Amino acid sequence: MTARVALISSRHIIDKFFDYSVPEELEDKIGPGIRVIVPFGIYNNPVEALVVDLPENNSFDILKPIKRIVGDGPICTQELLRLCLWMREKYMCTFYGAFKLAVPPGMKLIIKEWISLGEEAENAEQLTDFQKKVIGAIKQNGGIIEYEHLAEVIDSKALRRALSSLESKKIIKISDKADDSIKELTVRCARLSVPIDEAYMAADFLKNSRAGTQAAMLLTLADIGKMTTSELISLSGGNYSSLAALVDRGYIELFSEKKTREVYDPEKYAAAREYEPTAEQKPIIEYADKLLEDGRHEKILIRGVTGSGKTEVFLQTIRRCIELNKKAIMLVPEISLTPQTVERFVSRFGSRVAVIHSGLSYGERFDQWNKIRNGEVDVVVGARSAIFAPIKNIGLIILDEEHENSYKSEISPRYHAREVAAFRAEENGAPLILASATPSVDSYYRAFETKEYKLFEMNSRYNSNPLPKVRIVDMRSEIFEYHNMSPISGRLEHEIRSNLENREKTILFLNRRGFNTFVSCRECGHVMECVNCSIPLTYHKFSDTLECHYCGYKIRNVTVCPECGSKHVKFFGTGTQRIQEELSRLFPEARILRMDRDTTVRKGSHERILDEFKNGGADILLGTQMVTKGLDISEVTLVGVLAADSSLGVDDFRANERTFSLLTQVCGRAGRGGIPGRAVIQTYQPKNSTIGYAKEHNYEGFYKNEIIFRKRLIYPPFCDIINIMITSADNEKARACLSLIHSYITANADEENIIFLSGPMPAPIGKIKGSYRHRLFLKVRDKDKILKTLHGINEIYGHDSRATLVIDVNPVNMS
DNA sequence: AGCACGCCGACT
DNA sequence: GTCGGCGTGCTC
Repeated sequence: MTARVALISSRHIIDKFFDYSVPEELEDKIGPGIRVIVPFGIYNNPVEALVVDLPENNSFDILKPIKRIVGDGPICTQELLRLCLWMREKYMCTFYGAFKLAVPPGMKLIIKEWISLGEEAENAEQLTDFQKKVIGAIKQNGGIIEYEHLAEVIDSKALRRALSSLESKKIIKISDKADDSIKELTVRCARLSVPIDEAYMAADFLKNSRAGTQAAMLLTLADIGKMTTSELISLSGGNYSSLAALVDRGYIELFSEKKTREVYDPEKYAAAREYEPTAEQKPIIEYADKLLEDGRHEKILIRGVTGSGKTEVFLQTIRRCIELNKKAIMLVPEISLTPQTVERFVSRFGSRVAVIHSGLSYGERFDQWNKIRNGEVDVVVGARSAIFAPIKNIGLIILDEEHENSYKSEISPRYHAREVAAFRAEENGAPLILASATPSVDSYYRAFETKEYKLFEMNSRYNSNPLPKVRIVDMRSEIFEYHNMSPISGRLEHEIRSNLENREKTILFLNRRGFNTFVSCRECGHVMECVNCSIPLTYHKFSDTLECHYCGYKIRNVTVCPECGSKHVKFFGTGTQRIQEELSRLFPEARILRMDRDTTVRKGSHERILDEFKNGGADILLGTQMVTKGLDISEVTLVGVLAADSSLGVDDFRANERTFSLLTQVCGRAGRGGIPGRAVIQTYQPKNSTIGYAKEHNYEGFYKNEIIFRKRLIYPPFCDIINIMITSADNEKARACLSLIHSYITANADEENIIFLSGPMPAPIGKIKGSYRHRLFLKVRDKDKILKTLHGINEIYGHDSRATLVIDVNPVNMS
């Protein structure tokens, strides 16, 4: 019997499969997804591996046998294995890179090798001095030593060879032991070891013999039965020595119990009932229901305006899915995965909900993953990586806010959760529901035009609240006609003031992208840039420093231009801090909260700020993108967009899409509680059509305009874009390498498929952390038809330690 | 990723 | 003649 394995150790990233023979005693336990230890390389070092297949005939003459199996049962389903192989093909990543996403981070074996003296140790003859030295070191340690320890004593590259030789002569023995680096958490618990009435009697006796603390602890335990030692001590006011005394006297006993590191407390959330679906919700639920019953894969796109009740559709569809004994994955963007979101699922489905997000510790992730793997979970709610949840029978996958860029991974494997979701849904015969108030142009095209997706629209808001009335303010005339240099226009100031008078709340949104405060010289135009990364440094008022947000480079603020010596060095742009100062000046009586990356670094601070805004009587919430998501606060009646242009001017074909979505979302925050909402959008381009459509809440108008532009200039969905980047400390090498890749493409790729191929050029951010970045830009008709060429490039140029190759299929940003 | 092998230039 | 630099190729 032969097993084909992939090495899954970070020390052996070899993207190949190796065949091993299966010892007879392991034959009935082995199978795909089983973790094993295999002897690898000329010294047969023990290495962690994963069985991917049991091939009929092996590709190699003589096979080494598998050493042993790790754990009980597979750590990975066949379906997830197929997914990893598919990703390897599709995203040019290694199998290991894909596999790592399917298991909790940090889940790896710590393999220790123990070297001891063997049966021939005394008959050793003809040993080299080095071998004698090694044996001496083992003897000095008492006849047995752990490999890492030995390697510290004998610091030589020849150690492995010497050990291997000594082992073959039976002078030494090498055994290994593997342990998971993350373990199940256990807690120490106490319980009575005598009958309960005996315990009460014992307590009386202890009290009379001046052991009052022990008596109290024993009574507490007798009342409750079983609890953790720390609970017992805090509840009874006891201590560890009294606990030990009770154990000694034989009244109680201690034991360990497995404990799941919970990430939410189901007790905290009251159970919630379903709503009667509205006329718009009902047909969607019924349609999805039919698919669920048939176990049929189909893709659904729901375009539902903010507040139209998409979540209720999700919840009821998931409920049906569970009733059919299947499980569901619910994806939301990381930024939307707030306690309120978790609450909506936990209050419906109780503790059979797993939550996965980036804030979890390794241990928490491990436990959530185990809970899912053991089938103790019906619904997985999580951000991007939750699409890899080890669920056995997926009945339904939902992607909320499907247009969000955060579904695309910006590190290898550069997968898109929407594509992975489609793969898994198809494999499992499960419907895939995509939903958004502002679907990506790509998805809407597939629903509206090609009918690949079934389209549903939800246009009415809860309680029939009208969408907010949006006003556009021309910031040029603010400056030139009204001589108002403030980042807050007269109109917005007036609206905020009236909100303050009516005791209504205001949200102000500042799109930070390209809107940091950078420092430049008014005389010569020189911009202060990072020396490692070619991007402008950001001014930090608090420390009076200039800092790079990519590498952390930091210098004192300058007063004299380093280029021309002029003293007219000033900072441009407007950060949230600067706006906050301006607001305090305009409205000294207002209570202002700021929410951006600086104020939300600490765990839980995001929730604290929102809670304070909702319940603490603050008037204005000022923030970056975070304020556009998931806030459902009825007292908010005014939304101000301080600079709508900042996301428009970006050099990216998706700039319009992004701007429209951002404006729509933030404006949707206004007026959810009966009082009609207002929104003010400040811009330097009041005639811009995207801003115009956002003002009218006209998605279809925006889409129809945008799709014409995409078609004319050939952009997705009318093509696939491939970004090939080389980064290297050697500028010339990076460029030269790309020239070779360029010729390789022209020589190998199907000419018909290529729409456009650029020459090598510097990336928009030409240098990061001292590495030069150059790229090729490629437009193709069908990405699958160029995969072979891309794999070829990866094969030839992907293994250079001094030049890193990145191939990104349909990137979401080009920097 | 390691590690060995092998081919060249600098030395006891 | 040998030591060691790195470039290349293999690991079942």
